[in-house]
Amino acid sequence: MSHTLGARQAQKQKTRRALLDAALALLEEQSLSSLGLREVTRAVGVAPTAFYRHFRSTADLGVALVEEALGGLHPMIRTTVSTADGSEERITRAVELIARHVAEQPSHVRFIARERHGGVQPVREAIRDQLARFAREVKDELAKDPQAEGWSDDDLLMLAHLYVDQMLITASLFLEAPDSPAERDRVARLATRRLRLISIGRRHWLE
Amino acid sequence: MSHTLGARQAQKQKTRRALLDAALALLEEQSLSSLGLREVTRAVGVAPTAFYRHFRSTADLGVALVEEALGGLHPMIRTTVSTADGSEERITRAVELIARHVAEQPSHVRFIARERHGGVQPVREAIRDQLARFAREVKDELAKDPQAEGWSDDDLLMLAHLYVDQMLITASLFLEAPDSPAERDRVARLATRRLRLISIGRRHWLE
DNA sequence: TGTACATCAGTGAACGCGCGTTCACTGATGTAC
DNA sequence: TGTACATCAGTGAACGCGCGTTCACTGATGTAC
Repeated sequence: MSHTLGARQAQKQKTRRALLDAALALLEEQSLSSLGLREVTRAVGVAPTAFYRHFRSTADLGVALVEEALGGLHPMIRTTVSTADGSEERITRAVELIARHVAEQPSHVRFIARERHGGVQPVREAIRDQLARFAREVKDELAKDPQAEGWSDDDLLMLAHLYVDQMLITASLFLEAPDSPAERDRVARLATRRLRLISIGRRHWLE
Repeated sequence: MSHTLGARQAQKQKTRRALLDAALALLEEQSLSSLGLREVTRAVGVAPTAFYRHFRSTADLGVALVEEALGGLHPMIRTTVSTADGSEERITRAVELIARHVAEQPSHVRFIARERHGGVQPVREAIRDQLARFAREVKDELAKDPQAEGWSDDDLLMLAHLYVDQMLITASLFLEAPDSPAERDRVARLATRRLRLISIGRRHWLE
């Protein structure tokens, strides 16, 4: 069975996981460019030098975190956009999905928002690439919609980027909202109206 | 004459300026949470301890930079939104204005984009407050427009925030664009279409 | 105008500390026969 | 199944270095008379 790792490989994976998790926790309160390798290993309880068995540098670890935080979201985004209901229900569902994701993975979301324009170039690039992939996927789904008739490829991609940016903005609004349900509801309704306005713009774009 | 500083005050202001400028330059390639006080004083050519005559910490300096970067933009934003032409020309003018501002003050823009979600809480708060002020001002101007008839205060503020966010997104797109005029033109046209779609949504919001 | 004293921006030495990286190592796990 | 050797994840000591902060200081500028 190829998926059965040897004991050595399994232990290595466990340490790697622990390093990634510890880093993510530390990044709640600082940015990657000030995260120290020794901080991370100290939090995990291994020697500083063990870090090098897994990552070349904290920047390298950051790129791995980008993949973790965004790599798995592609199917979710595709299905959210494609499910062809009325526009209004689709918006509600998208906002709920974002709210749930932020509640489940707050540190992932915070990390992406923070490092998207952060001080570490390779990480910025990794995030930019993932978001561009999202936008292309959203565009592909939008293109299937009858509403897309008459739209240029360029305009569809513009709209897709607009949606992707709104997703991120919404996610970071949820992040800042204190955990009172009332506040979260306020953010949800705000985000819904934003998306609604964009959808209205979309509907009348060709007029 | 109250505006004539003594020689001592004048010299102090000069050093303060030098510290702010040096910090801004260093922040081109890193984030505030990893900026060292000694780095800054070294760049200026004063003793590390001189730093404390001006700022309590690098976070404190960061808050001062927020004020510098955003504090002066309020009149500009007000007049841009209020000038009551056709929507299309207003959009073109706004995008041109953003492009010019990014070309003139790239490090200010980069700093704000980077620290808006950065690792230093007081700086994040200072930026959030300034952006909220922008949004309220944009809202006030939008409210004067005949198009605003029938709009709730809440919806106007939502639209204002949408515009403010787009300004920031546009600015950071210009920042990433290499200095080829062709690329800058591409970004300008993209930003224009985004704003146009939002304006179309605005026009049909009440239907 | 001149003198005596106060202020205070910037200095420079000193401190303890945590950093990233190197290196030779250990000992459990893996492999070949 | 047992043995001999290879691999390699994690260790621990050591390094030179820059960090933020303290402190008593200097000397030019400001102020009161």
